[in-house]
Amino acid sequence: MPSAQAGSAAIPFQPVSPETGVPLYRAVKRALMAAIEDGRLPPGSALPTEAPLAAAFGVAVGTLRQAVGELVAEHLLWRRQGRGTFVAEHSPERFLFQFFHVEGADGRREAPVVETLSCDRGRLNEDAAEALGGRAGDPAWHIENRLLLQGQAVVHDRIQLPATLVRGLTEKRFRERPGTIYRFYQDQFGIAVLSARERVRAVPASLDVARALGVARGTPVLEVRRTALSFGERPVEYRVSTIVTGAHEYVQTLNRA
Amino acid sequence: MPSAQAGSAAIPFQPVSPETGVPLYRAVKRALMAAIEDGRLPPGSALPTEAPLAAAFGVAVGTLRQAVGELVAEHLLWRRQGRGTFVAEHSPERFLFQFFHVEGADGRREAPVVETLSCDRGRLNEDAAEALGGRAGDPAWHIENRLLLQGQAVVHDRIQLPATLVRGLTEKRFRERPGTIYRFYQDQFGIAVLSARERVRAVPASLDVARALGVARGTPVLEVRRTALSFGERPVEYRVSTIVTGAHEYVQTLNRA
DNA sequence: CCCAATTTGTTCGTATGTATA
DNA sequence: TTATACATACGAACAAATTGG
Repeated sequence: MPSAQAGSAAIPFQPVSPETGVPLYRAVKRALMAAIEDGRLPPGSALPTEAPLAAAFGVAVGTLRQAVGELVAEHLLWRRQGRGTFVAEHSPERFLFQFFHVEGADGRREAPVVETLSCDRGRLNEDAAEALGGRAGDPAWHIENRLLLQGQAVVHDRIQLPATLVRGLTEKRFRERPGTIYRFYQDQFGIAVLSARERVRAVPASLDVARALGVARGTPVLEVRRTALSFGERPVEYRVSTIVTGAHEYVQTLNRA
Repeated sequence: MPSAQAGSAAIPFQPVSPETGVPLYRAVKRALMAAIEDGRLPPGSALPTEAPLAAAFGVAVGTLRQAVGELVAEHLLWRRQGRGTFVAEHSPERFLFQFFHVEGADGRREAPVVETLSCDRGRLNEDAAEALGGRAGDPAWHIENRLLLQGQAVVHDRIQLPATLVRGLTEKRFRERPGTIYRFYQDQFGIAVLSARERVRAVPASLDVARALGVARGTPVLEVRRTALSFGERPVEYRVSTIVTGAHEYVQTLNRA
């Protein structure tokens, strides 16, 4: 069930003005993105239906559909025939398919169980500062997680999060969040993680990681450094994931439909 | 010349017949894919322009555009305003952006220099057989390459290729190919590599790999096992790449526009 | 269970804009 | 400059999926 709709009362959009060099549907797209970003269209909410929305923008339905189509392709929106068009929200399924690329060596995919090992205030280190466009030493939260698959510790995460983005965060609130971490960012701080960049290396397991994952120090492990991005490619989280690739692997598909 | 009609060999397509449950544009898309696959539309060739092509299929231009749009998104076709629509071919640029995910730790991307270390007849091993849907022991070519970036050996590739797919291959022809390996498959054997699946692990460098890449045996390295796919997800090549991730890294973008 | 209203999906046809050769 | 080809935009009609009565 979609959230409450105000009926035909008020559609919070103004007609887009034709500009030279900018297709109309791009202007419509930007208006929709702005509405999502500033909270007028919160995650999970339904968009007005096509005809009234197109009318509000002062464009044809086909033009609106082109704008919506691009936002669907970018996972900001999703739509179903007969139901409507909705603002995407972070769910365990989305996390699994878009952001969690670890699966069993036999190809089995499952949602990991996340154990929070620590959650403290600290400061950005150099790598995180560079990735996040801040300065080393800026106030930040440090979160350490262990991810279990089929009951086995497979991934060790070290997250760094600029403190300015998550005012009001407490360890208790983090530990007691009901859903995924990205869902928590979304619901509590209005941070929409839309995409991410990852860089993968092979390294010997450090002592910390070895202990957390139950492998011998020096064992070759994957180190995945992820920068999570929000609107306009703005970096919002830096994360170093260490993965034991014995029974599990990091998977990737190049060029799916 | 009066209006072209029956007998005009210009456009090799028949009208698509409407079927229940299958959108017209999907039927058009399948017809285009079939033409690419069977060589009626070879790589690099131009499609007929939209209006005549739509007429040949017996659909509206918008319907044709929807079919073409999906094929563009899947990199089977590309199009430019003012020029036309073309069948994609394998180029160094395509290899770099779609299939080669190694770049400098500083973010610099460059095309690797490929050295062929060996190219022999052999037999599929178990991993390759499973990936390729064949049987261990099936006749196959084994190719071993070393890839250099900025003059440094960074990647070691071991390729297995079912012999039945590349009849007429010789070591000399392979070594003297002018372009990328996938371009060679395309031009010489009509094999279109469209996508790939990769599984990444961290392993200690074997003696062979250590020698080829100039690192100490046991050094943690990335092992990327790739299955290259053609039409209908048909596997055509199995490749194990070993990457030294000191000055270089394996990069990935999750969910770009 | 079926029906009817709602909503997106598909298809048509046309006109005009913009990039390319 | 001209002709060509794809890109954008419009509006209309019907199909298919979903929901709720």
